[in-house]
Amino acid sequence: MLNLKKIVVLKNNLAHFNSVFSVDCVIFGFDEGELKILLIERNTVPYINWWALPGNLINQNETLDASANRILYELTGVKDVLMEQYFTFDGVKRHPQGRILTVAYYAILRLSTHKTLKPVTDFAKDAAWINVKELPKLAFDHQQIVEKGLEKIKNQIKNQPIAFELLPEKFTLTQIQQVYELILDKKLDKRNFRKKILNFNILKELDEKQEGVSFRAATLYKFDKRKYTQFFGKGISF
Amino acid sequence: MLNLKKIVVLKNNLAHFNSVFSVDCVIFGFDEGELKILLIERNTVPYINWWALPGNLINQNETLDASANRILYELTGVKDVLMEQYFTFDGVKRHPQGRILTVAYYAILRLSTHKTLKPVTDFAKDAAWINVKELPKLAFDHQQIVEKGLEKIKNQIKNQPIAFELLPEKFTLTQIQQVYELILDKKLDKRNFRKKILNFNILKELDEKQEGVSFRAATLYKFDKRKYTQFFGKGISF
DNA sequence: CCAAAAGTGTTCCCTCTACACCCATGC
DNA sequence: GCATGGGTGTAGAGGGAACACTTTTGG
Repeated sequence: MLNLKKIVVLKNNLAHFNSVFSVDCVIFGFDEGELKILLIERNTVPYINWWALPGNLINQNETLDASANRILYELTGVKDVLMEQYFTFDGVKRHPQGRILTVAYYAILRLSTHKTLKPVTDFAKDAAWINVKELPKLAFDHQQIVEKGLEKIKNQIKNQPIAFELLPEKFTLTQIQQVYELILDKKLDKRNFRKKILNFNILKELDEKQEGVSFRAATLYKFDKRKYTQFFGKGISF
Repeated sequence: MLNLKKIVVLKNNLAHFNSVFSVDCVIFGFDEGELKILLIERNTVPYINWWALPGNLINQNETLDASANRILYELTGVKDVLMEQYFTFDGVKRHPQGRILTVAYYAILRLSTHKTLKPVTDFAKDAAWINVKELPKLAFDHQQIVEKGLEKIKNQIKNQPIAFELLPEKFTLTQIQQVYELILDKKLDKRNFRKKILNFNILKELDEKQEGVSFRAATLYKFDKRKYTQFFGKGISF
C-alpha cells in the first residue's frame, strides 16, 4: 500500500511526472497501384469508432523502438517491422485526458505480405489499409502526423532506394515507376526513368515475365542487395 | 492536501506517469574560423561540474518549442533563437534518477551577437562556446546528441543556405567557404565554390572591403533576403 | 620584395530533359 | 485487328569537377 512518504514524493515530483508518452505509427504499403497506410478503428474513448493511426502509450522500461513495435503488433497484428522515428508531436492540447507527447514512427513495407490484419487487443476494433488519397477524418492530430510522414518519405525516396521495400520480390519497371510517381506526386518520363534506375545497377533482370495480363508481358526484375549495399549513401534524385 | 481519491487516481496512472521529458539544445556558432557549440558547466547532480548541452526538464503547459527556448535562456542567457527539433532520444538508462526522454533541438546562430553568456539560474555554473573539434567529455549521452546534430546540419547545409546564419551581416566569400568546409568536413575548390554561390544570386556585393588585414582586402558581401525567399526550396549541393 | 590571401576562365564530361514510335500479347 | 501497356535512342543544354596564375596589400 501507499505510505505517506511515498505520497509526498509523488506529490513533489508531480509537476514533472504527469506527462505521458505515446507512439504513433505511419505504415506505408503499395498495392494495386495505390499508396496506402495502415489504420485502425478505435474501440476506446476518446474518439471511439474513429479511424486513427496505430498508436498507444509506451510502457516503462521499454525503448521507444520497442514500444512502436509492440503497439503496432497489438493493434494490427503486423510484426517485425523496421520503423524509424521522425518527429515528436507536442500534445499540450492534443488529448482530452491531458498532456500527451507523441513520437511518430514510419515504415515502408511490402503490403502483400501483410494483407491479413488482426488486432490482438480490443483497443482496436479493426485494422485496414487505406488509400492515402482517400483518407477518412482521423482521430486526434493524426492527419497532421500523416502529412509529415508523407513529406518524410518524399524526401527519402529521392535519396535512398526505399521504393523496393514497397514492392513484391519480383516487379516490373513500371511498378517501380508508379511507386515513385505516387510518392513524389508527379508524372515521370518513362524512358528517362528506366535509364536512370537501371544505371544505378541495383536491379537484376530476371528471365521471367509478368503473367496473367492481357497485353505484352513486362520483364520482371529483382532488387540486388549486394549492389545496393555498395550503392547506399550516394542517393538518387528525381 | 491530498485526499484519498486523488491518491488512488495517481496510483492507477502511475505506470504511465513516471516518465519525464526533457529538452537538450545543440547550438552552433562560427567564430575565428571554428565551428563551435554552446555548452554549460553543470552545477547539480548528477554529473556535477561536467560539461553538458543546455538542457532540462520541460514544464507542464509549455510546448516543446517554448521549453527549448526557456531552457536555453535559463542556462546560457541566450534568447530568441529559432531552434528546430531533430530527434527524440530514448532514455531508459539515460539518467541515474530514472527514465527520461529527451527531445533534441538544434539551431545555428551568429556567434558574434551572443558572445556574453550568463546563466540566469544556478543549474549551470558557467556557459561557453567550445570548438566542435575539441569537445570535452560530456554528461549523459550528450556526445551522441551532438554527433547526430552535426549530421543534421551537414545534410541541411547542402539543401538550404543556412551558412549565412552563422556569419556576421557582412562577410567575405572566403568566410562562407570556411563554414561549408567546416560543416561538410572537406576542402572545396575556391573557384568552383565562388561560381556556385554567386550563381544562386542570393548575395549582394557591397562597396566595402575587409579592414585590418595585412594582405589584399576581400570584398564584403551581404545576404539578400528577398532573393533568398524566391530561391528557398531549390537546394544547393556540394 | 616578400608573404598572404584575393580574385579570376576554360575545358571536359556527365547527367538531365524533352520527345514519338514500333512491339508483343490477349481477346 | 485492335486495345493495352512494354520497350527503346538521340540531341541539346546545363552543371559539376579539375586545374594555376596574376593581383593587391601591409609590413
